[in-house]
Amino acid sequence: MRSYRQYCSLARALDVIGDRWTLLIVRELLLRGACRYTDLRDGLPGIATNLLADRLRELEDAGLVMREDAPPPIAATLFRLTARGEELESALHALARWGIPLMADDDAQDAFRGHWLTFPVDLYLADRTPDRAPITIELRTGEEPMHLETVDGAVKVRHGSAERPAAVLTGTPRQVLGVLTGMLDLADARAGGLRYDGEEKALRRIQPPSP
Amino acid sequence: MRSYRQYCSLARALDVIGDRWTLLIVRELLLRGACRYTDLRDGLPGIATNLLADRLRELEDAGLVMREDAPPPIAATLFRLTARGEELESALHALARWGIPLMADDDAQDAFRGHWLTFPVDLYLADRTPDRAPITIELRTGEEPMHLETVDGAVKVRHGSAERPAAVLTGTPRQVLGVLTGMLDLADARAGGLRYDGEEKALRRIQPPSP
DNA sequence: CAGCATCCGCTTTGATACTG
DNA sequence: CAGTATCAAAGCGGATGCTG
Repeated sequence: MRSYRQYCSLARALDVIGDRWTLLIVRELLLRGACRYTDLRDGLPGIATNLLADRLRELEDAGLVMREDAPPPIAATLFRLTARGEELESALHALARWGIPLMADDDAQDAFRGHWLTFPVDLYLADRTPDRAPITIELRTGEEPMHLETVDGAVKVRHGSAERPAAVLTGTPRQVLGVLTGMLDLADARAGGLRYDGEEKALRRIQPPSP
Repeated sequence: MRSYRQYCSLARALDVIGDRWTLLIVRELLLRGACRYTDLRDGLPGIATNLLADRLRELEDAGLVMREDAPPPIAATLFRLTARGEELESALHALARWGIPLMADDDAQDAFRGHWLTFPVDLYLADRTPDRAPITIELRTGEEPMHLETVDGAVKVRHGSAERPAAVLTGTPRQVLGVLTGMLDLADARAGGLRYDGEEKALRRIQPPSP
């Protein structure tokens, strides 16, 4: 990226991470840890492969990403965030939090990966009754199932099915996320095709307080 | 900007504010409040005027900026952040904080405006002895003078000269900021041409604790 | 198959000039 | 003051090809 040539800490930050796709690559590495090239490409639907290669080199030059060889059985290069790269976490969280309301508008064309739920869930949901026994909620949004877990007052996203879920939500990503965050009313979502099996109080337990 | 077409809150945020120059326009409006077009252009050295016009229209369409007519005596349009635009403050702070270490490398070519110091000062400096009488430090970095003020344990940037400054720093932006943040040693900075008039303890009072 | 590099058409940006 | 208009240069997207 061409530098802004301004002696300002925000402009300097954008000189490094302001390029198209750069912060989304950091997102993938933050959410999934060390990744192979092909894992990154899969987590970044729409990126041109030459751009991914370019950005990874730039991130390496800037000291945000390091490349390492995977342990012997696997013949692959792994890309991993450096400590300086991980320091971007709070900035990514702030941006992702700001973006949550933008998830309300639907766009069926948009790509989706289950681990992307991590931001809205971590940043927006909370266990309102942390003293009670923990619960899990299973989410089925098309590809592999995910589930939520209450941990110490927070709500976490995990891969795979839940063992004894208090509820199971099946529908489009927007329906499922909409119902979880309260952006979408459960009755409306059901009318739109969402399937909710289980107790409704499980949902209310983790929803943010209504404004 | 072309959308990333990903159902992810970070990607959605970047769809809105990921374009080149966009966040710097938000910076200007955050730091200076409502601005005229020409004020913005002055605070964004390097921007092409057609791009500024384009971005302002996009920001208006996205609901982050509103345009209003200044009160009668002045014949001018003012651009102001909406509430939704102001919600970007914490994201800007996080990015600007991440960028502070990047201010250590020098580049004499870079443009500078005094109010850009607000980020590093607000986010990095603090009054270590808030119970003592407040002090001011004057900064002269080329154009108009600025000064720092201790307020309730924080350090604030103000325009104009100080009345009875505990110290006056005169030098390049990087020298002055480097000495304030401790990135640059006072003796080294003096050797490089910085002029420091006043008590050194004023400096130590607001510097961050050394790591 | 993993990890790129090349080519090409299209879009965005930058620099400058001009206008109500 | 607050923009348009114009045009060259840079960046991006998509397809494809290459190499260990």
